[in-house]
Amino acid sequence: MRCAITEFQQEQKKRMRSVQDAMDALNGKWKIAIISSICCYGKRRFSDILNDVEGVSNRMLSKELKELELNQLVTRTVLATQPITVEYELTEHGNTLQTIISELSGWGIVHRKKITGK
Amino acid sequence: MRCAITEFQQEQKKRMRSVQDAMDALNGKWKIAIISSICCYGKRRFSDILNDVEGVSNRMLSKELKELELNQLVTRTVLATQPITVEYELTEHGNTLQTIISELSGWGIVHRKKITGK
DNA sequence: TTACTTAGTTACACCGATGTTACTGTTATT
DNA sequence: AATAACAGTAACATCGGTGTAACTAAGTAA
Repeated sequence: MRCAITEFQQEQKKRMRSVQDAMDALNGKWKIAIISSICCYGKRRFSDILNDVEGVSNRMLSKELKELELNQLVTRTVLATQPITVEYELTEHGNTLQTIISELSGWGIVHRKKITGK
Repeated sequence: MRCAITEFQQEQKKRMRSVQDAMDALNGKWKIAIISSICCYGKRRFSDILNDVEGVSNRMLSKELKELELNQLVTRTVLATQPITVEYELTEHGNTLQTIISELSGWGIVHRKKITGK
């Protein structure tokens, strides 16, 4: 019986770890907004995202995009325009986030109603 | 056409807000682990959760539980035992998080494989 | 009488995430 | 010659989330 409990707790730990992995990838004040911006347009330039995501600074945008790239959620492509422009696009893996984001959005709406009544 | 874009952007903003509402409710280093602990056992006492959630301090546990209670995700019941014990339980609303958490866990597993290869 | 348990609270410190401002380098425009 | 656009980078300040340690209060056991 003790063995069963331990096994159960280990399953639990794995679950926790994987949830944490997901949350880590999404962590950062602007990540989800950035992903949504790119997602909506397919491809999106740095300055476009800067406009889309209300309140973000170029510093933070640059930082968050780098992290998203590290996590293989977006790709970065430099275009030989003048002046140079940079296009960001969701990877296939990044696109799988859409389900999660939709679920979060749906739950968020219900939650807001619960809490504020609106 | 300009009108259409504005409408679209407003939809986008609403989506962002509701995702943020959801994230806010889940934010905090220990919240998901705490929810999982309570969820697994149905009801769970303060000191039990303290043991379940590896690394959490009583200060943080108390704080996070308060926030979860404010967000109507858990209920707090004082039992007239000696010494007093306190039982925490997920609300119906709190239980609706299970879907989200499962999705996050599932995505996290895939994501970890992508990044680390394991 | 002292120590222990439960469920917290209080005071203090720290660090990392974020914000602000200014700057780079290249090219085109005025 | 000076300015603007693009995609950032660098230096500095700040603030909130988190950690640590000690403490409370009531009752029980040694």
